[in-house]
Amino acid sequence: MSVRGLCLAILSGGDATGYEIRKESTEGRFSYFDDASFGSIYPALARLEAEGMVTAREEPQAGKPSRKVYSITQAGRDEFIRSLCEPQAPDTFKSPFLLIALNAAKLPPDVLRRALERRKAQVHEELRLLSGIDNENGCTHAGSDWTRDYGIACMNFTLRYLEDHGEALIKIAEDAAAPSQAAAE
Amino acid sequence: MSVRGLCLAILSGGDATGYEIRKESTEGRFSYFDDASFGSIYPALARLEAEGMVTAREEPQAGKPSRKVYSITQAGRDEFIRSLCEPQAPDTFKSPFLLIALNAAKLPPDVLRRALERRKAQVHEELRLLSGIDNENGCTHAGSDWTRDYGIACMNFTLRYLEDHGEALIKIAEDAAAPSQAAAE
DNA sequence: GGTGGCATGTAAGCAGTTACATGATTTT
DNA sequence: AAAATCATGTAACTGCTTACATGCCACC
Repeated sequence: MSVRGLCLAILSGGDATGYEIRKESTEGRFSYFDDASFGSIYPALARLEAEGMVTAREEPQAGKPSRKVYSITQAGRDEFIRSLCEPQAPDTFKSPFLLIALNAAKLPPDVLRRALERRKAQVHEELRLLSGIDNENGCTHAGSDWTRDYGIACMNFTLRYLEDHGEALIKIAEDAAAPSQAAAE
Repeated sequence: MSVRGLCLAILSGGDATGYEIRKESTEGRFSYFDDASFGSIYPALARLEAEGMVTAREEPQAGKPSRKVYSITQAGRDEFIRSLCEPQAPDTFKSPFLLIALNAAKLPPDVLRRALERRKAQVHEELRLLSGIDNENGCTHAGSDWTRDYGIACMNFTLRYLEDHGEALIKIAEDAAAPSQAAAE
């Protein structure tokens, strides 16, 4: 999904500024779909405005710099829905953690321990984020609930697996680091 | 993970050609870590050779174009292990499927059905791939086993969840498509 | 008085993809 | 006869990140 599509997806859920879109895409619930930085979001929004997919209104704020709040138009909504009906790219899971796990026998046990703790913390954080979704605003809808529950279920499973089998992974590194001991036993 | 790192990771598991590296990275077990196309792999390998991280030997083949088989050097191995010890980027999951699920109420039920079937098929395929790993060659090692088992466990959970809750997702779209009927009942 | 959050935007650079170029063999 | 697989490589293009530019406020 391109930054353009990401903006449309987020704006179809409500008005937002470029700043907010970036936050949603890197930290918020839309991090499931794509990350994006300022350098790509602002130009994308400007282009979407020129194409009539979104409208912008400037909101001056006391003390803070003025915000440019974008709203999706009907044309934008149509394009977004249409894009969802077309065949999508397959889901992808990219895991630096699993690369470390794959090479467990070649790495110091401490590296494994750190990687495991880091991954667990990451899953915890994602779980915390997902649990907080309905609290933010009252307008929970069915699709959002389903997606959240799916995410929570997967993350809980992952977390339990890491807790149950993490020690085995560390043991691989320990055994490899002390082969003479293991052979002597 | 860059293409450079990907090549090192794959070659640390055994010799390979650029063609094979691309296959492993897009279809094989290394698709967990990064995708890459020819246009990025061949230049990366050439650079790695110039840096002394890999060596290449040409193998003429009867009938087929000659293969350029790359082997990792000790310097390459060291660099790879060192890179794994440094803090890694967090794991990411990008899901066009979940974007469709999130917007279930705005989409035709058929789109939901297709997306669900497609996702299930994808998980099935990944499961098939993971199950076949130990068959390919005898040298299964502990890290590879752990990683494979982790992948299989997660995929099985995902598949069961989709089978158990998929109907609920389709119902969201159906209810939204026929609101008068739902209200009348 | 410094760090960090809010807020928008541009320009340079890079990593990667796509498309092209080539060519034999095997499969349909 | 066409399409797919094996196999390498280059060139153009694109989309995104990083760094820069600017500025005010709140908190520590």
